[in-house]
Amino acid sequence: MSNIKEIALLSGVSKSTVSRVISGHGYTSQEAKDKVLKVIQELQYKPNAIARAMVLQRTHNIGILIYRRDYPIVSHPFYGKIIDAILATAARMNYSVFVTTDHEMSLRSADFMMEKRVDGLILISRLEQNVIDHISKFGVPYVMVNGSTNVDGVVHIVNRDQEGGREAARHLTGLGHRKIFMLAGPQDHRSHHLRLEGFRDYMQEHHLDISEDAIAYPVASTFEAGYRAMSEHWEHFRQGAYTAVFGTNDMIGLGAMKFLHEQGLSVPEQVAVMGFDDIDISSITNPPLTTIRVDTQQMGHVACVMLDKLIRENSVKETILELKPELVIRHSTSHQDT
Amino acid sequence: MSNIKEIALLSGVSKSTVSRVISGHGYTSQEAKDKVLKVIQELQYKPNAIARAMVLQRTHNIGILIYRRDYPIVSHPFYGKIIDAILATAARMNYSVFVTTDHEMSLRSADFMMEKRVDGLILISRLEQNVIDHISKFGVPYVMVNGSTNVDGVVHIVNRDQEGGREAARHLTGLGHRKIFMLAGPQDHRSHHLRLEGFRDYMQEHHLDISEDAIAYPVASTFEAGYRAMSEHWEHFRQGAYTAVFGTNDMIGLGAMKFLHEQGLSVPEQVAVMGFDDIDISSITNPPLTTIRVDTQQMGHVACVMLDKLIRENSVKETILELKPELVIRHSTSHQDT
DNA sequence: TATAGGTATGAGATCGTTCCCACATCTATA
DNA sequence: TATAGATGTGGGAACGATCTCATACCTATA
Repeated sequence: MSNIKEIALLSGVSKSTVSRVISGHGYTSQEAKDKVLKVIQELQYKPNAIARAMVLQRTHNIGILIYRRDYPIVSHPFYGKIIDAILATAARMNYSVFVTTDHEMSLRSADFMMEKRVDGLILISRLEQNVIDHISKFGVPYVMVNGSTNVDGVVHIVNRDQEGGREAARHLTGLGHRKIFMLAGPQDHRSHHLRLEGFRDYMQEHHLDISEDAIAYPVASTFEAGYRAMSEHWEHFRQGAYTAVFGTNDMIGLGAMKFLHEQGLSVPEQVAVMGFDDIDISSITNPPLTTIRVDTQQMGHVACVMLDKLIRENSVKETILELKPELVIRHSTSHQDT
Repeated sequence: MSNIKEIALLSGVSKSTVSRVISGHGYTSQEAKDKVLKVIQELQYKPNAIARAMVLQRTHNIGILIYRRDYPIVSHPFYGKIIDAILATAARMNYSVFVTTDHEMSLRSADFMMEKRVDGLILISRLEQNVIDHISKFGVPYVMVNGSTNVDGVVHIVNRDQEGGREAARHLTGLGHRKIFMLAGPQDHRSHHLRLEGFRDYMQEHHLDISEDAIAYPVASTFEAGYRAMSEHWEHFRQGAYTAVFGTNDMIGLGAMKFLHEQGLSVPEQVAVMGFDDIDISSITNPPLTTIRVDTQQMGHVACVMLDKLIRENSVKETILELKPELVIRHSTSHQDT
């Protein structure tokens, strides 16, 4: 593959001039420009980003770091969307993106990103605190999406999960439901915790108490866990005891819905079901799932914009960015057609 | 961030010695090793992969290139799985992966990858021929997953789609179905084309003719397209005219199933429905979808292994690698429980 | 005792850019 | 006519590794 020296030779100028033509900095005569550009075109010359990174101390590469035990991450119905949004915005900003999903060895892949000298990192979902501490030590700019940490000054992009929880409660109670069963995903995960909290707060404020019996805690935020938790609490749930189920994410809700179906209960006629996230599947299930939409598109986009700001200006005005959730009413809570 | 020169200074040896300690090449005294390693530990030194790439002419980075108009790619239920598998294997082989999904400008992102001097590329799904030609010109090793090209000698990883199509026909006819309606996705896409072909071949060999009336061609390989194609051919389909539907992928099949449901037909009692791919959703729909599983895990894995071979040995024995599809029987074609 | 080969080390070229600096030429103004 | 500033160009030092080469010492063998 050709280099700047070769271009210089063939166009009869110095490599300094070639560099100036390419970058557009400094003075160059039209004549020189023409010659150089012509040779570049002929040789299909592609500037070596490695060499450029070397001297500029800037790679124009960023890394996405995620860690999930329970699910391959890229194809994850929720996190995959965020990644997609990041890739789209990053491309538009001329960043290339390393995607690192790491099932056992987050520290190692963080180190890897450091060796590759990424300009910045986007940390998605909850990462163990020691990973975050580790990364902080190197001084690389980073932003967190849908995660949590006790390091302060860190840029966070999150959904207003508490508000979403309240919204869900408002919707269900608005339909007349009084006895609502809750499937609250892993409580060490910020989102699930806040969604439950918001939901309960709303209920309490309206004097609609939820007993501890009415809450099950699936071990994971998956379809299977939702299904299982529903089945394990089936006796508390008995037909008629509750008229609605709220899952702190869609997968859990869908798992529950599946179990209810198998028990011969019709959704929404006998039991209404609601989820949270609005993943793609939720609009095509039978019945389609009412849910609270999280703006994953915006999450990824804002994460990129913020990271870029951090990289270039080394500081940022707002440190916590909260996105507005949106109620999406579908057939699983309503008798009308969607 | 510290460099090899600093390490050398602090441990009282030359940078040559430090380099030898790190790489393990050449002779070094135990004493020197100890000193250097200690300093490296103290400073949390991370070798600069950029500088290393510079001299070695090898980045240990690879790129994934995909192009899809109709769907964000990473969160795609089928392609996302392949990407996940690639990331897992690549990490194990110490490659970092650039993921480039490109909706409008494949040529530009291919150029980008060339500038970043990736060691190799994995091209997923169909890419336009001019993109492939463009990439070939640069002489970077690349492999194709689930795509097609007329350049020969290119390493291809594909599913035996024709065989899968036959398998589907065998399954449905084995259940006694004689009148089968087909939803055949975009025929310019290799997989959809071959799946249809395999299915028809089997039918013909068994003297079960399929008239052109029995085939609809959804405009895309999506849920919506499947739903629409089914609805548009509803009059040909009339209740009783067909006892089964075969979609050339799961999304199309699920879209069709949704429409059938809405028309009041029960699956599988009145109409059996079958798809192809075995995406995650298919196991949790109501009813779960019978399908032909494509080994996406293996696809991604093999793609990495092959690319690595190409990178290191610049040649490879087999150029076409075909994976075996597997029939997955679920409730949508059977009266028994799954 | 001379010499071959193993062990250990450092100097310095190299990879392909960017960018600073020196220098040359041209034009406008005092 | 002298000089300041704009325009244009090339030389060469970075950036941070790797790797070849020269050199030196030590040990074993003829």
